[in-house]
Amino acid sequence: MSKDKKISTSECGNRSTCPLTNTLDLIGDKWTLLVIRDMLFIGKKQFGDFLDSPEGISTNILTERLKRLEKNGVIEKRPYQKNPVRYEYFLTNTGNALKPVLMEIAGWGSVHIEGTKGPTKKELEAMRKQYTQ
Amino acid sequence: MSKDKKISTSECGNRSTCPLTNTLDLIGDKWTLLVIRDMLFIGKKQFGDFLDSPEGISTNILTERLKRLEKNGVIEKRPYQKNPVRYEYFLTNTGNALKPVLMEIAGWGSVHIEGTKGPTKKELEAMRKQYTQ
DNA sequence: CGGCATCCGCCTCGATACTG
DNA sequence: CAGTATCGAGGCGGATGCCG
Repeated sequence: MSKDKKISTSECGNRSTCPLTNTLDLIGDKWTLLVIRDMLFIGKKQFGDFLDSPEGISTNILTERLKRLEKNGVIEKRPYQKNPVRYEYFLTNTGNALKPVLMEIAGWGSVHIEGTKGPTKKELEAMRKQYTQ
Repeated sequence: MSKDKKISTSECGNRSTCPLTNTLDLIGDKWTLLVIRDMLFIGKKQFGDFLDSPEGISTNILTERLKRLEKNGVIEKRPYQKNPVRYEYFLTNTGNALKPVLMEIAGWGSVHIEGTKGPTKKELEAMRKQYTQ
């Protein structure tokens, strides 16, 4: 097992090159993913919508995640009222491109992790109705 | 010891468990993913192979991740020598089913995260040769 | 209510030493 | 080389309070 010079790009995995670790550094933690999931599949938009999720994200975490996602071009915000200014958050094209990614992940989990079960389409639809106009 | 994992609080929507968060609770952290990536795309099998990764996983972390993956049916181990017993680790069908998942994630990262670049096919092939017989 | 800042406990990881 | 044990440091996240 020649342990001498390996391939120069063996650095896949450090933060700058490997697409896998890069992606998961960005969206791979629990809270970020919940936010994106709720935007993508349920249609949530406002700060309070995310806070209301049964998982109970706290405000500072939510704030920080929204900022990170915005900074990385996954979401954008747009004011929907002034005085005081309030923002709606929505996915950019980049963010929407995550849909097949999430579905692939969820699909694997549904099949291979026991006890895992997403909401039915009917439940999804009902949830979505609460947030989309 | 067996200090339980944080798999506890991932409730999705209703009381049913969310396949997204479940999956990422299992494989979503940095080190677990690197192990799976190396098995899946490079063909690494042995403890030392993973240790040699340029990211520098430490032995206790590696041990813990391998155990968790085995416990969850993603990998299995098989002794390849006795006295002392040494194990090879390999993906189960469940584990192999992660391939499209990882590729989807990596695909998104390649396109949407700047500066992200995986190894070329040629480099991948070269890496693989070191570990597969 | 929407959003931010601070404090602090706990968990995770990394380093290291040790066994077979 | 394969794997275990221990311990300290740092970061994440929960609680809370403040401000517009």
